[in-house]
Amino acid sequence: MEKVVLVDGNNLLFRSYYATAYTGNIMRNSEGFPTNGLYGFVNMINKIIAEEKPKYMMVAFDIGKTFRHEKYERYKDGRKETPDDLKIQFPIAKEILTAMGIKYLECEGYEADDIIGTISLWCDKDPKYEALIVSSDKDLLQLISDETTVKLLKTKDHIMMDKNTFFDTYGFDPIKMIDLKALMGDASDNIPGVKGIGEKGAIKLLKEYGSIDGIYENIDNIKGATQTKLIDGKDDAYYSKDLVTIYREVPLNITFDDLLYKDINTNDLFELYKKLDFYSLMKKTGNNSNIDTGNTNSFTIITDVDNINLDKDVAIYLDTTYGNYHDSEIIGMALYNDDISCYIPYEMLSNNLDILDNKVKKYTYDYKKLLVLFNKYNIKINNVIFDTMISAYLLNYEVKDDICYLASKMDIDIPTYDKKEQLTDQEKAKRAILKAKFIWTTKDYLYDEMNKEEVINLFNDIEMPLAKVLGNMEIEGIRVDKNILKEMGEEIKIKLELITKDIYNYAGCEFNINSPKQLGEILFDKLKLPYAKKNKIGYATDIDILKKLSDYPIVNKILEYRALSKLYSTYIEGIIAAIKDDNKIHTIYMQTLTRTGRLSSVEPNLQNIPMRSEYGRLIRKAFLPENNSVIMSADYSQIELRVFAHLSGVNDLIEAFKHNEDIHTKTAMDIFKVPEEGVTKNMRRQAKAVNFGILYGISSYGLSEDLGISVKDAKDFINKYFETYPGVRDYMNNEIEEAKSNGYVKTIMNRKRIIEELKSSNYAVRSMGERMALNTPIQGSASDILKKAMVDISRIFKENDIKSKMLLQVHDELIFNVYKDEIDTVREIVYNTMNDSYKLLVPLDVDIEIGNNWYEAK
DNA sequence: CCGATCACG
DNA sequence: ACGTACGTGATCGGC
Repeated sequence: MEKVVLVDGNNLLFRSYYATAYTGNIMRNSEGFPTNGLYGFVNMINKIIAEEKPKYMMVAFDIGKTFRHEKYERYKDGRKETPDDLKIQFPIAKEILTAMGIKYLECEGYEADDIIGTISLWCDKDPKYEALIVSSDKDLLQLISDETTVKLLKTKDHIMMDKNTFFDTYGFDPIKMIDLKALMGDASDNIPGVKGIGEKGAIKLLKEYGSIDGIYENIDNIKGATQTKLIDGKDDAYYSKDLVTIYREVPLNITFDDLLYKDINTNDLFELYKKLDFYSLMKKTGNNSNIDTGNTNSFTIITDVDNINLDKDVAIYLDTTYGNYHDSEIIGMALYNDDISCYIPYEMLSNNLDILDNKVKKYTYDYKKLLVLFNKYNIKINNVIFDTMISAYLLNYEVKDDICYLASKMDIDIPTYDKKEQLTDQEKAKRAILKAKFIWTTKDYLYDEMNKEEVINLFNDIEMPLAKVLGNMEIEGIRVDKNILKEMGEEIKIKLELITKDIYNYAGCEFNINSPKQLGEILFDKLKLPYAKKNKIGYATDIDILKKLSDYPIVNKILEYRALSKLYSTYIEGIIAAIKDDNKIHTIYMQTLTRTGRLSSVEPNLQNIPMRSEYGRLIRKAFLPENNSVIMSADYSQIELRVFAHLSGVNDLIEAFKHNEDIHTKTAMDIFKVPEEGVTKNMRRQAKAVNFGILYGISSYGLSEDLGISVKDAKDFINKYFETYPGVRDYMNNEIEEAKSNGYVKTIMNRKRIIEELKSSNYAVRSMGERMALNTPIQGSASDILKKAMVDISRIFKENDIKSKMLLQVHDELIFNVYKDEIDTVREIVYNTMNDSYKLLVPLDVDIEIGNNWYEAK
């Protein structure tokens, strides 16, 4: 069968427009023409073609009035007017489609839905064709049949809905989508529906009675309020049904041949992209001979470094090979300011290692990477005062390693480098210079914004110095003994083999235990175990489900298998693979990634080395100090709860920390109103769970899952907690209210996180936003405090000529290599500096341990 | 290349 | 009626 892809053009353009429009900062080309809808639209179309490889393709648009609705005026009244900024993008979208060789259709008096419905009906009737409809509009699900599938677009991904998946989701046939929509209504589309009937209720009714007609035929059998609602809403139900029914006989004067997808028309498309400033897309047309790279006007490729006169502030872009930067090589370096526009190839640089070793102020993109590479090549640099990556991060831009990504977010296009491209040295230099120029031309704006947002101190005093501290930690690395890991690996391998045999015996057959799909089938289909729960793929086999089944020996073995195979592949093989020639691991800390201000660690992640299980924890024995040294670990005790006590100002909590009480026991005493001796293990466990819940932005469901109690009991428990500490409830309500009116939250050091989710009309999304608003100041402030301590410690080490080194950071703890003759000094510096990092209303508390490896230092 | 799973704070 | 705890990264299987 031939695939006919039918795209809801209106839907696609609307989605792309509103995906970016809420910022109020609509993307425009150099002439001021809005392009935000088009950009997403084109990318989506390209994605559809790449994924579906259609032989036939058609994009449908709405046009003019929709006369098939008799009560047209009433229908149209409640719908929002299309914004002018979006309206004018429609004709361009159509031009682009034509240039791409894609047929688009519009028909006076009909909606895009109707056109799609008509062609999908043709496919249903003609055995030669099958239809694939692309949209995010669930209304179109009514068109699903044996020959018609809907690719339902979600925010990040999509769901393929065919007849079977639809039935699995809703429990009735796709055509009944009409009845469902008609019952539940759709405020955004001005479909009234039956007042008081929501999706859940409507689905239940339809499963029982089959259709709206069926429901009203059996209206006497329906009881209570539902019956009343249905009787009152009968007119609305039938009117709505009329509105949501897609008309499938639009008079279209075409045949399937008209919908053939032709190859891209490069020239027209190239010109269109050029007019819209879509540089990245221009390249994909294969016609990149005359890309305008901007006015880098004249620049020099330096052949003699003595010709450079560096006496003014300068932007630096370091041109390197790709991949993990510990293994990267320097290709060259671009310098840019009002006077200089030059590129220094590596050969030139390597003979002049100190041209940047001076007082001139320097501006970079990814200062930490530059430090790591300059260290490797012995290139000296001084006085880097500004890093674009960090600045943009503090201003809530999404930042990636590639500078072009930020440039495009700031509406500045830099041609991106494609590995397949063969570039001349001239062109390579030119592009590097454009990047340096980007750093140069945006720095003042970013400074202004940081001043406006009051994050300039965070930038100057914490994040910029921290970049250097982190760079040094990455360069230093941590020693890891390969042989210890290998020995442990052998032991695990043997255990795994035995367990595998046991599992096959219990199962009565061999299968891939690592495949959740196969495992689910064995457990729930073949062995018919209870608690079968479906997810998208098949059955859920996660730890919570398996724990409920731990009475079954096979499940126990599977739990053991999971734990061991995780250890083996991630922590034995993974860590061994990351050990470099110096027998050390050099992680990379991502300083501009998390939304709360925490760091993250990659290649490998050294922030999730096993700890909670005794066996997994043995991995830490392979992490060693240098000769004549020990590993020292310093961690903050309960820092997030202390931060919470500070932020909320709740007196009971503040007093508890001031008197250094066990916070969970104290909470249990207060909630259960018992003296300290009366607190049972279980009471403390529950109090601890609630305290964690508070940090996460508590929800009764979350707590119930954690404690294994009912949602209602969890709710009662939370209420009891709030009655005990009414200040906590007041604080939370106030935080949420303020976050909603501001649209963001802040940490104690003024780190700001914008939370779009707070504005969502979707309850689940909004609730998530509220929890983020509660959690971010806590997690983020704790992170601020440790970051400041790191900067301070590193400064004091330097002032005192300490040889010992800070090695790792794990969110609330620091790991050091400490020379034996420095143990006392270092212990004191670290303890004091961490304790004094920031003055809260409660004291901080630091635990310090030392050992001959990371395992012992705990 | 994404979802499921599981490691950490 | 909603569909869930906050923040991360690596590995695997399966498309």
